[in-house]
Amino acid sequence: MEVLWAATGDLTAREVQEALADRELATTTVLTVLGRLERKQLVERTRDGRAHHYRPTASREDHVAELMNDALDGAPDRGAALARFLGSIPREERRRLRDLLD
Amino acid sequence: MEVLWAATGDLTAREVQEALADRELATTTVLTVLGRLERKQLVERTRDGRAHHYRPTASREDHVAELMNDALDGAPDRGAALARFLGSIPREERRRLRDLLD
DNA sequence: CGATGCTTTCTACGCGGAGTAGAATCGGCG
DNA sequence: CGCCGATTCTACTCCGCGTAGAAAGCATCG
Repeated sequence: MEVLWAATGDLTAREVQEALADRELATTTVLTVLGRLERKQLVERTRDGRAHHYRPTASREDHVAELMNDALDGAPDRGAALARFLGSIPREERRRLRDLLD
Repeated sequence: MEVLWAATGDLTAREVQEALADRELATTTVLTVLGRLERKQLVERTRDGRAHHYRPTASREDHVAELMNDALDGAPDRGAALARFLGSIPREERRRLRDLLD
C-alpha cells in the first residue's frame, strides 16, 4: 500500500516490484499480495493488454479515517470515547481540530 | 474484555466463566485467554488466596481512544487524516466534538 | 506460425496469533 | 494430611500474512 499511495497514478505489478527492489521480492510474491489487497478491497485494478494496473481504492488519509471509525465503533459510548481521544492527542492537534470544525 | 469492562469491580476467572456461561467454555480456556490478555497488558490481576482477581488496565473508552490513535499514527499527514475523519462521522458527532473542545 | 518472454493464476509452506482445552501442578481449607 | 478448585504448561486447529515455485495465458518478434 505504501508504494501505491506514494505513486501518482496506477502501477503495474512490475512497477510495484521495482519500487520495492531493496527487498528483492519474487514477482509472484508481489502479485499474490496485490491479489489479497484486492480481495480486501484496498486496491482495484483494470486490465491493460497483458498486464494489470493497480491503484488504491481510497487515499491513505481516507483509509486511516476509516480505521479510526472502526475503532470508534467498538465503543458503546461514542461520545465518551471521543472525549478520551481528544484528551490523548497533543494540544496542537486539538487546536487544529477546532479550526477544522469551523 | 467485554465481561471485564461490564463488571463493576474485579472478577475471578470463575466469575468471568459464569458471565460467558452461554458459551460453555472450559475453565482452562478462560484462564488461558486471561493470561494472554495480561501478556498484552489489557488486564492486570492480583492474587487473593487461591484465586486471582482480574480487571482491565484501561477503560473501554480509553482503549478505543488508543486504537484511534494507533490508526492515526499510520497517517503521514495527521491533519489531513483528522479532516477526513471529521468528514466521516455524523454531523451530530461533529457538534459533540466542538462542544468537547470548549 | 511458433518460440520467447512477461504477466497472471494456482498452490503451498512456515510463522504467529486467537480460540479452545487436557494434563499436571499448586495451595488453601477442613 | 488429603481434597478440590485455581493455575500453569502444553498442544491442537484455524486463519491471515509473507513468501515463492510451477504452470498457464498471451502478445510480439523472427
